[in-house]
Amino acid sequence: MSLKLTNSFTKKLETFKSLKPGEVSIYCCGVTVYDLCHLGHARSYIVWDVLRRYLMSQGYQVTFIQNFTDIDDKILAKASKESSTMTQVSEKNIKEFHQDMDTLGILRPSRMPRATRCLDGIREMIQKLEKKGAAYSVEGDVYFSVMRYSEYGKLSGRDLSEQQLNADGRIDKEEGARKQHPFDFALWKTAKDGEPSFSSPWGQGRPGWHIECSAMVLQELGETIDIHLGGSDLIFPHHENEIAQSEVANDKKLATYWLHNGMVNVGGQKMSKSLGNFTTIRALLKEGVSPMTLRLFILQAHYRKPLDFTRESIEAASIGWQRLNSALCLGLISHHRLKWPKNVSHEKTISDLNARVIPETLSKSRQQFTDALEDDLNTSIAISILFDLGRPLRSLANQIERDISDLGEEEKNKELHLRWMLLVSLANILGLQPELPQVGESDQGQKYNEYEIIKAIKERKAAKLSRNFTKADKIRKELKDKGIELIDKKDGVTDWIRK
RNA sequence: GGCGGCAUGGCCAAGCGGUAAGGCAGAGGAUUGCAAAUCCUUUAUCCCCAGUUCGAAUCUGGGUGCCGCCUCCA
Repeated sequence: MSLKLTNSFTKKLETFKSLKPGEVSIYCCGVTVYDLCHLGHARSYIVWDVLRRYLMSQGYQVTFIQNFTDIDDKILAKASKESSTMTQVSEKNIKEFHQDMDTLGILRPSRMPRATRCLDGIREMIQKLEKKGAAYSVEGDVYFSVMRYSEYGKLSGRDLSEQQLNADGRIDKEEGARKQHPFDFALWKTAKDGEPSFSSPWGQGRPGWHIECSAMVLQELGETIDIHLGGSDLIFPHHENEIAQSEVANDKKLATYWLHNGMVNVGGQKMSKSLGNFTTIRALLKEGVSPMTLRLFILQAHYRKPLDFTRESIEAASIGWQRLNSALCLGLISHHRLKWPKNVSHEKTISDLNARVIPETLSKSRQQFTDALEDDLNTSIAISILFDLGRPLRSLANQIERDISDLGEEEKNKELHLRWMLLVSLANILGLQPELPQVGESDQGQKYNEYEIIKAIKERKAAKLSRNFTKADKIRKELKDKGIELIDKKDGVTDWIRK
């Protein structure tokens, strides 16, 4: 295989080669746990989930570390607002985070370190930096001295001498006075009255934001890792500072590849908490947008480009997903009818497929799919191949629906089965899992119960038989108004589905 | 002011020098009492100008517009 990735460090498309054969170490910047995640977070973690799934599909042993920043001004602010504690706020939001990510089908990281649990490593690294003369303390604060690191700015392409003129009044004056250089950043902050704090050689305080990632990478993965991930908004200063800290402390390159995802935009502007233009994952799911719709929406764009969020584009993704999903569900719903082996599990389907010889047309699709992902994760192309693969399957699903008995020759049926297995297998690399339709199943706490629906369907059938279509349509309409859609099948049976 | 990115049909979005993927929407047709679903067919010369080239959406130069980062941020 030859996976090519755009390395933000070199700004070039590079062929991926791991440090250790067959193993990949990945660190991904996680969230500050002070609130629910929004669509922007979803994009980041969905995209990196695909990278991980792809590497796994190629047989790599992937160690994926993602942190939780569980100490921060915003968490403290939230705690004070809710009259709770920092720990309560972060614990709650960690739980919420897991719930959202699990729903979106994002694989759990191998380990998820938290800032408050890595204090030893953090303190050690700061001390190391002090010893090397790259850090200095002022009244209980400790700062990293950017002038002591000649390569500072190499990730973001910033030149210290040109930048310092343009602080533009954005730097806190008090802090600015303590710093030797405007770009120096806090490694350790002295505690303010009443704030949670931790002991250190510099007094009670807490770590600066950037240092936790450096300490965690070292602790969890070592001095140099294969891939470092994050949103493009983290390039400066966060990742720049991480590089400075780690590389000065360890005298080793921090990461071979740096990958950054583009932002989710709203009306051309970045979705963010501070602008207030965000939509949480939770809110979208609550509205009935399916998790896989969100995945499809996000993966239809290239991960490095900005992606505009609109109701229309979510709606388009939703309909697209329904169609793709009907192909994905075919073997789960109709295996009996098609005389296909019963699907035991996704894993089984995928391993079964790998053991088979597949026809040339299908292996070509598989190759195109892989080529697309290897070309800097071109999920957009990958998805177009899924749609192509799914087309004949949807057609078949429709034939079954209409009970057209002729299923064609055995050869053809065999090809369709393999096609379906391939579709399931490739979709799985994008994390797109079939969502079985909830036909006829009552959800929790429905206002209109199943008995009434069935009764109405019977009435409508009687009306249809007596050719009283006005009445039949009236019943359809009444049910529709209550969110129940009727689907007439060829054999005279009427299915229903809650919308 | 510095650094970086983007501009493709009604909308979203691929494309990385060889004559415009895919999704949604629209149109026509098949099927259908209606509805839904499905199938087939169909819709662009790529922000502007100049250049390089046999050939450019793709490269170069110059515009115009939009965005990100430089403060917390996926």
